[in-house]
Amino acid sequence: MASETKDRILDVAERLFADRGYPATSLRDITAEAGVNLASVNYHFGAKESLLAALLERRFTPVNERRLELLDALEARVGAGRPDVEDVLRAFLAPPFEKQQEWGEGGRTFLRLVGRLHAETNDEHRANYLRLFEETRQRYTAALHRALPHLDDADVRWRMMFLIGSMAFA
Amino acid sequence: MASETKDRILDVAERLFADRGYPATSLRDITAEAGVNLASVNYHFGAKESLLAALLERRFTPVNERRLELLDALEARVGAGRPDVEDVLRAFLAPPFEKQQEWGEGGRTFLRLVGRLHAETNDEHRANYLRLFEETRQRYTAALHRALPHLDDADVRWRMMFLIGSMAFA
DNA sequence: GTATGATTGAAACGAACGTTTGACTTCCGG
DNA sequence: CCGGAAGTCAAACGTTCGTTTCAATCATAC
Repeated sequence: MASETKDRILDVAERLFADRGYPATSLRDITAEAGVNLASVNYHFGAKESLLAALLERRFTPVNERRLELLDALEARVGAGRPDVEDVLRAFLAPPFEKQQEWGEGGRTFLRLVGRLHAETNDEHRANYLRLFEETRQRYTAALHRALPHLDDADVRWRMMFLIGSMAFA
Repeated sequence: MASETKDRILDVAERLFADRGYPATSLRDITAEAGVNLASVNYHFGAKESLLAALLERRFTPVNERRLELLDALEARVGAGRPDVEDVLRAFLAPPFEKQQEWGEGGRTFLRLVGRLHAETNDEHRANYLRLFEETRQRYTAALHRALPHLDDADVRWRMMFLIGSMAFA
């Protein structure tokens, strides 16, 4: 169906969250600017936090699909051999920028939002936020392990986190 | 005098703002954890935003004093000659890390807070926030101008902003 | 056309927020 | 001692928040 109201809320919320931050943006700000009723947010999304989750999912799902696609291609290419670290990183970092370009203004807004969330998210929120990366994180952690077999688990995880952080900063 | 209450509020607020962010931290959170009365924040600081300002001033004043001190020494050393860019940058970037080490845990908390504010601050708040850097920014912008005479005003200002941003990220 | 489910609308809810108030302590110079 | 400033305290203020409610409207299938 792709409700007109639903998309307008997502677009406006994405922009306002990126501009003012999540806690500083009220549902009344969003609905007023989107020209929809206040209650429609809770009707379509359930709660403010679910709106944020839906918003992230809309953008991250295609990004992560592309990431897995590139990793599949890379692994098919190297077979049982050891993949090049740089190739793994490229496969991980390229998709957000591909999609940003494809999405135009909304893409830039989204990346700004991700950078902001990466700095301002609480530990509680971070859990739900990382849920979106479950499969991608596992696959890439394994790939990094194969590329850098001399590193232990904690080290690889740490470097993954740093990777995501750098992406968010840029 | 250095009121016990005042310092307890500053310390706890610094930590909570760094952990949860400014808008997500209530005065009730702060006063409860500091073991002081709710009204004491408004009594000692006037308002929540003034508490943030006082908190930043407490740390940034010595940092910026040290920055100017190092710049004075550098300019005295080169006289009328052209200063080395790297020396200017070092004089600007070193003091926060000096002070962080000197301050211990509180210093690390403070740097985390700065990084967070740099990402989440609104345009309105940023004006008051940059007020703390008035003199420092002017002096260093002038010094960068002398070090890199081929750059125009906008370029130097942009690089200064990037510099502060990088410091906040690390 | 009419019944039925999906969506919108205006209004209100309780909770949490920053701030203010005024009475009560604490402290100290005269 | 005492008087007044400085500080603390519990309570309340008005506002804004996310959320809920329920009637009104819309769309669609019969």
